[in-house]
Amino acid sequence: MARASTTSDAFNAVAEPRRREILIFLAHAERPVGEIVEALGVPQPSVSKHLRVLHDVGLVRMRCEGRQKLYRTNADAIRPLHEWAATFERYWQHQLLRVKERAEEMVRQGAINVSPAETKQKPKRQKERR
Amino acid sequence: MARASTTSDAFNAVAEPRRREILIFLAHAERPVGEIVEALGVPQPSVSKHLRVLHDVGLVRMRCEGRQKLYRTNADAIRPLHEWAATFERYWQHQLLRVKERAEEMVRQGAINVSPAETKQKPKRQKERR
DNA sequence: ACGTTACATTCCGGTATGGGAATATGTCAA
DNA sequence: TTGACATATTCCCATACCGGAATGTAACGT
Repeated sequence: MARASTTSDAFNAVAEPRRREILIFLAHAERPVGEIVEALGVPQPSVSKHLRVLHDVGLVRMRCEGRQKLYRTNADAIRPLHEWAATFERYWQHQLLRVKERAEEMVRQGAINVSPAETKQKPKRQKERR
Repeated sequence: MARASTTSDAFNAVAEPRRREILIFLAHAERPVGEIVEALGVPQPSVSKHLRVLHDVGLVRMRCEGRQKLYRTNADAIRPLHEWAATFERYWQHQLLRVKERAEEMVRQGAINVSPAETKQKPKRQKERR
């Protein structure tokens, strides 16, 4: 076997930088192909081919209107990616939390001035890690 | 040009399912190659090759101990992936809400008959030029 | 019907892949 | 040294890529 098809899942489809750009561009509004071509400065056939891949894995939705086709990012299809990456969140948040906690500790001990007035303890937001 | 190298960035490296499995497996503790082989049931040369790719893009760290090499996931290298995906977070958060709002809007404009009544003309869609 | 506009598809070529098998490297132990 | 163990590398091959150029297709305007 060789490398998996780009259309095999969102992970493979998103591996291509140009496709990520397209997804960002189509995230907030639907656009005809021509505008993507213009915005990204990529040849039209190339854009069409990328859109085909994205559409095959459900990362974009398409709607016909007259002779143009309006594409739009389907954010839901990106969720699996986000959730997979979030699996590792606790490993990097752990470090950040320690930095934050140390800073707070120093503030509490008056080693750092937060405001020139009295140091009121404000309720600290804490993210609950499952 | 062909498809980008798997070692070109984390996105490409992670496109391979087996490599994602390895990253998960190495997330919470460092392991020698042999344990990965045993845990995933993949031939040793294959695991070594995957580890090489992951190491090239910084997704894993390696430490020698005697004749075995201990690998562990470097979660920080996954953050860019997570952050890119998080760009779309707001879109899937509001997606259901928007469907509902659109439906309500259509009802308000009479494009949809909620109760059996007269048929009104439906508003034409207009393309807003940015 | 004809030409134009808006996309999609096909063909090509150079490159890189991942699996399997075989082999190389490196470290320990007797 | 010799051998056993732990990993890494190399070779082969079928597959699939992306870009560019050319071509196909469908919907308009006149």
